[in-house]
Amino acid sequence: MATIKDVARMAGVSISTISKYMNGGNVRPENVQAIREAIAKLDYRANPFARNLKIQRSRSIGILLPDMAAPFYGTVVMSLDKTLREFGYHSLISVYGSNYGLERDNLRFLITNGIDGLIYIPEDLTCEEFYELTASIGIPTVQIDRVIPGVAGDAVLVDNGEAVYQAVSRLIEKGHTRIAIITGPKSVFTAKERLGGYLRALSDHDILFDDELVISDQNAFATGYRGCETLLGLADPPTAVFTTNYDITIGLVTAARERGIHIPEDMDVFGFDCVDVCTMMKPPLPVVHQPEVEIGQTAANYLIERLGGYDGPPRTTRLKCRLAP
Amino acid sequence: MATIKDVARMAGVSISTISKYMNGGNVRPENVQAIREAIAKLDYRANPFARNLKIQRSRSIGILLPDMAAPFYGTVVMSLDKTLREFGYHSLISVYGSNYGLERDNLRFLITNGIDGLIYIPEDLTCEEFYELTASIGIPTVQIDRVIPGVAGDAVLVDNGEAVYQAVSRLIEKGHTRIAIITGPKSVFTAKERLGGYLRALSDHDILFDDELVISDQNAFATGYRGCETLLGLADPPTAVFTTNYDITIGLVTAARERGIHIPEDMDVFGFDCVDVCTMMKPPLPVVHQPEVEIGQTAANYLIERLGGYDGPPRTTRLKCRLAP
DNA sequence: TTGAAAGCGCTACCAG
DNA sequence: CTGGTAGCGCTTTCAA
Repeated sequence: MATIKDVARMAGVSISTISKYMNGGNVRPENVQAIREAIAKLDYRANPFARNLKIQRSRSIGILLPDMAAPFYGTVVMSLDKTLREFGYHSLISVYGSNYGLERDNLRFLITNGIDGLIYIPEDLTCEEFYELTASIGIPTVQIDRVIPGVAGDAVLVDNGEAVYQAVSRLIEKGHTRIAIITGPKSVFTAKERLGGYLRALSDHDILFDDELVISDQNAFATGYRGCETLLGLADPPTAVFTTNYDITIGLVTAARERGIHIPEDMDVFGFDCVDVCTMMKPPLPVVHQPEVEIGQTAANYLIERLGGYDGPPRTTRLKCRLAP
Repeated sequence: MATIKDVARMAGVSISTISKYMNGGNVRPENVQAIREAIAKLDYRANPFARNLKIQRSRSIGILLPDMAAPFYGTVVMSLDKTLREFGYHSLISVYGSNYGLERDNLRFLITNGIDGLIYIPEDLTCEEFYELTASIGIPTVQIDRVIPGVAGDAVLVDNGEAVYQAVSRLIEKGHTRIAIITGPKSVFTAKERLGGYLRALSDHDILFDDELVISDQNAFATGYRGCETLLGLADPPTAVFTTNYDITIGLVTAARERGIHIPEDMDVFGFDCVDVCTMMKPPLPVVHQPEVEIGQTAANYLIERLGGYDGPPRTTRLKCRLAP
């Protein structure tokens, strides 16, 4: 690879002039000409390692998240990457697979690799652990989808409680009174909020809460699948089920199918996130749809503002979900 | 941030000793002790920029792909990231959204950001353009899912032709003779191969090819959706449709639903990639399922071998698809 | 085993 | 506007 030195020699100017040219400074037209030619001839590109060392920045943003198979995450990441790239940043992505040890390790890994900022969907890390890992670095962080209580910084969330409240209310308005919920681990921020919306909807409609109808476990296919079995085995099974996550919804519907349960006649289902599925099923399965693209844009913009020196107090945005269809 | 100098001073040894300690060299036990303490006290971590400059490597792998919303891509990326990380690499991901200009730009972007290797799902770039961008860099590249003809290097593909051949044969065995196909752009590698499998299946079963029944357009929801309309509007519509991509499949099924077309009674459908969806539908929609995890593992391993100095001839692996259910 | 010193390629300061 | 030069923090000889 050609270096800045080679270009300087070939163009007959000094290194500093090349550097200035590369960084958009003023250079005499005849020199510009010579420099351009030299760069083209040598196929010169600035060495990013040297530049990073000098300016102590990498223009890379860490994105730390638990999963990427579910379309929700993929779409959020695409949106993040697109916006970040428009501002000259690139995405360093790290998936920890809902594994506590990996969440820690991958965060450390990102940090020790010189990211300028972090976009983070947390799961099990505590506030103390987070600060222990990041304290001496001080890079701006934007949490999305979920937050670690106590961690300062911007956050982009959705109105989980409200969306679930409305969804469950719809089920109630259809006449259901025994409505189950299958949700993620109670320790996970979104699961907690979604469960809250469910409880509030029941209570506002004077329906007594029955803890047999609340299943909380991993955000996974198996949880929905086994949840279906459990609920059907109840002495007084629910007539409707609300699921709070893509994988859980699919697991539930699959189990119901295998048992010949008709949806919605035998068991009504209201899901989360599975917009594709919702349009495919007959009749369409109603779901809560999150604004993935907007989440990514908002979070990326927050981070870019911080990176640009903005120093206001932490901001939290709550984006609205939409019930579909 | 503390530097190696600070640690050296506090531990009372030289910089070189710290460096050796950090890189696993032999250091006298009493010094190890002092160094450990100093590192802990200062919360020292090696500056990645300086290290990268010195060794001219970043341990980062570029992953360039057209999309990430479809679960196929998300799962492949997770698998890649997991394997790469086990070897101390991290993933620099860049999504170009089936946009020719972006494909070029993002490739350039990755390269100018010092990746050590590249994993690439190409679409519109030509062999010449690829080499023009990468020639003077010479980083190992593994192409997955699709290849640019003429580009040397390892590749991990699936047996597109064979999988489609079998899938279409199943439709034929069920008695269909008018079988349509909705596929991606003919310029895209996978679309070509899949179309080939379709044609071969027809011809092997003595079914005449009818080009009214072949629709080729973007790999997108709209293609499937409009394709359904087009096919239904035919004087002699098909009784079965094969779709070669997740988005296309969903578009087709959605359009059929809206028109009250029953699947499979009114129109049989065989899809691609939508494994989740396939299990949700009643009856399950048969699909070609690609081994996403294995694709990622194989590609990552190929790349790591090259990075480790392996210098054998280019390898191409064809992984088997599975028909589901 | 240890330490001194020479860069890696670039940016940015300062003098001209 | 231009060029000389001092590092950025680390790895890696080479002697001791």
